[in-house]
Formats: sequence, structure tokens, C-alpha cells
Amino acid sequence: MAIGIKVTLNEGLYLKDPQATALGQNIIKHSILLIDEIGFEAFTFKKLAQRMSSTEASVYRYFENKHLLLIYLVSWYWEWVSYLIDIHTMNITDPCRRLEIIIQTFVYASQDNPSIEYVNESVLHRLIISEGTKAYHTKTVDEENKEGFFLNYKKLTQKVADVILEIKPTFPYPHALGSNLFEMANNHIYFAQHLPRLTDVEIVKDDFSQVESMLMYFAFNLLGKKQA
Amino acid sequence: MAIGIKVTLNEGLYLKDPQATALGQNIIKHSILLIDEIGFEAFTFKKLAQRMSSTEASVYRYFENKHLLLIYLVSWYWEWVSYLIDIHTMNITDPCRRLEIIIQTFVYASQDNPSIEYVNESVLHRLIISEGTKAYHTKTVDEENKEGFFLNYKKLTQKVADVILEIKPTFPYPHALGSNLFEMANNHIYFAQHLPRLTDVEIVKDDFSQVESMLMYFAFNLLGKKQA
DNA sequence: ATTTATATAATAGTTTTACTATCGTTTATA
DNA sequence: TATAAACGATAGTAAAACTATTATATAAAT
Repeated sequence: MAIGIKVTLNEGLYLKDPQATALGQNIIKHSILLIDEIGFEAFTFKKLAQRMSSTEASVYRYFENKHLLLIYLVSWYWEWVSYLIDIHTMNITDPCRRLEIIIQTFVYASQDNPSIEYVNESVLHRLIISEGTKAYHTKTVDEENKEGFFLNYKKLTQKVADVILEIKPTFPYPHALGSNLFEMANNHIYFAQHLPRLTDVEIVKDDFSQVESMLMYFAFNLLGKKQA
Repeated sequence: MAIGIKVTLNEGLYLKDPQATALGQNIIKHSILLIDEIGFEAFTFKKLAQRMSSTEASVYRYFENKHLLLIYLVSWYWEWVSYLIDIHTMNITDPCRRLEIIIQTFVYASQDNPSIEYVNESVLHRLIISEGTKAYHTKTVDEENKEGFFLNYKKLTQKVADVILEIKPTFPYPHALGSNLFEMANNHIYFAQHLPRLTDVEIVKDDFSQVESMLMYFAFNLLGKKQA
């Protein structure tokens, strides 16, 4: 994944590859902005089309419905985070340092350099934090899972699990810790901003460092290691 | 909270107290069953009314919309779990043992004795696992939080945090660990059942013991204690 | 026991959502 | 230059998410 390069996502998520055309890229761009703005429940293809000066029917040529569009965006995020982890850990051998970088990526994903012009990664991260889990909390999970719609999340979790096992080969819950660090990062950013009594961290002026410290504390204490 | 006794929930959640009338109790009963059956997205007041042999308009006299009904049900669950923790830890002084009971309550809530006839707690737990977080992942969180709609979750988190601080007064993240244990319990039951590669635990024939063991492992390792 | 208030059922109606279908017109490609 | 694909414009349908009205049953007050 790099500038001008396509993100590889499950083909079953769309009817027509949105990355391949200008309209498709516009759909991705504006759906991120609009869902972030009005929330997923109030978001409709009609409103999206109006915002883009296109038509509802045209949007429907790319995505069957807004639920699949959400999975597409969430998958995009999972891929993007995986990519960030890869480039940031490329030359790092110490697995503790790699886990640190993973945690930082989970927390600061929104502040990394953008790589694709029609995706505002910062807004996408905010969207994932508030709407992300809706992608797989539905009555259709099992069918969609069979189609491979959540493979990007599984691959990301596996990537984290591998590092965890490098740090402590006997750790019994590497995947659970991996997915939990991801979910916890998003949850506690959300809690700090909306339901502060559910957490202990504060976010002052977009400074997520307390969330980072907390995740480091949880991860390294569980693994019985000091940070790198 | 006991048999025949009312659960105290925020009055802003409903237009007319559903616990006070037979129709209201029926709405609670059948909304739990129907949401569990078809999922929150497909759930409508019309379908609910048909199922109960009542009318859409009658349901609307109790709840403004299905979103507030969901918060009502989720709050009920939070209250119920708090109540279970209270009665099960009543005579326990050892805080480690209390935390164990808390974790068991999070995991096995569905298997405890029912206390109110029109609420199937087992189905309610399943509903919370799949739909619970949708109650507070909306664009309206902040207003609803001001109304106190999430106080039951905060009180539950505080209850767990208090026990955590009893175990280790210097632990820096008691609320975060409290809410995370709750969320993690639900998440990993869901993952085990639908997205197994996101976790390491298995659920065989309604046996949630691996989820329990995992949460015990996480909690007590973080607190640097052995289980009671 | 009768009045009166309240709750519910029955029905109808509105706006929005979530689509599907058709048909020109533009735009890219052969 | 032909031709196919993509897009915009428009229309239409069924269901969702409500609101309103009226009649009837039921409970409470006198």
C-alpha cells in the first residue's frame, strides 16, 4: 500500500470496484466524511449522493447497501493499520519494541501521514472509533464471515499475536490480547471523549498519550516484561 | 431488585413506565425476544406489535423510538448484573474472591436464576452481547449522557473499580479495567461464536468456562495477584 | 352503581428510507 | 467512427418511522 496504489479488499464487498473510478473514489471520500458527520444510522445513499452532486442510483451501482459500505470502510482501516505496522516495524527486531509500535499505531493511526488522497485517514479513524464494531455486530455476521469479509481484522489480529508470542511464547491468549488491544484503544478514546467515567484516561487537545500509556501498561504487565 | 420488585431505571428512557402495566411488561418481554431473533436493525415497533397482538401506536406510547428502548434494555442488564454481584458478594470480604465473582457474573449472567418473570435474562444477555454497544455508539451519546442514560453502566464500572482498588490500591486504571472486563466478556463470547480467529477461547455446548479463565488470567495478572 | 378518566385497539395518514427500473446522454475504448 | 460502458435524471415501490383520530374497554373516583 502506497500512494497511487490500490488497497486490496474482498471483492464481495462491492458491486463495482470503487477504487477504479473517480466516482467510486468520491463515494469512499464522501461516505467517510458524511458518516463521521451525521452518524451511521442517519447516513443514507440519498444524502451521500446529494453531497457529491451525484445520484442515489449511481451509488447503488458500487455498493449494495450502506452496511456493506461500512464493512468496506472498516476493512480499509484494518488494512491501513496493518500497512502502518509493517512499515514502522520493518527494521525492528526486538519484539517488545514492535509491540510498542503496534500499540502506538492503534492509538495514533489518525495522526499518521495520509497515503491515499481520497481517504482522510484521520476522519476514518474517528469513524472506526464510533461506528466500527457495527460492521460485525449484525445478524448476518456468519454468512459475511464465510465470504471472508472480516479477513483483514483476522490478519491484523494474527500479526499482533505473532509479536506477542515472540515476546512470550507461553502466553495463552495471544489473539485475544491482540484484538483486545485494538478494541480497547478505540473504546477508551471513545470513553474519554464521551463517557469519561468508564475509563481513567483523559484526552486533552487531541493528545492521546494517556491511552497509549494505558495500553502499554496492560500489554507489558500481562506479558511480564518491561517496555523496550 | 427481587421478584415482584421494580428495577429502577432513568425515567427519561420511556414515556410511560413499562414496568407498571401488563402491556408495558409485554413490550419488554417481546422486544427482548424479537431483537434477539431478528437483530436490532430489522426490529421495528410494527413487528413487535404484531408479535404481541397489539398495535404500533400502543408501543409508541411507552417508548419514543427503538433506540431508547434499546438503552432501556441495556440499562436493565447493567442493573441486573449489579444486583447479581451484590447478592453474590454480600458476605465475601476477600476482594480477590469478590473480583472472581464479578468476572463469573459477567460471563455467566445468562445462567443465573431469573428474577422477573417477563424478562428472559438468558436471552437478554445474548442480546447485550450482539447489540449492547449500539446503545452508546451514536451521534446522540453526549445529550443522552447528560440525561443520565448511562449511569447504570458507570455505577457498575465504579463497583468493579472499587474492588480492584481494594486488591491493589496503586493500580492506575481501575475504571478502565472494570469496563474492559465487562466489554471483553461480551466480545469474546461473541468472537468465540462468530469470529473465532479473533480470540483463543472456545465455547463448547454453552460452556463459557474458557472465557471465564481468560478474564481471570488477565485481571489477576494485571493486579499481580493469584486468584482467591 | 354511575360517572369519569385512562388505556388500549383500530385505523388512517405522512415522510423518509431503502431500494429497483428505465432511459437518455456523456465518456472512454475498439 | 462505432460501440459499449458509465453516469445522471427520473420515476416508482415497499417498508420504516412515525403522528393523529376515534371508538371501546377497563379501572378509579364519587
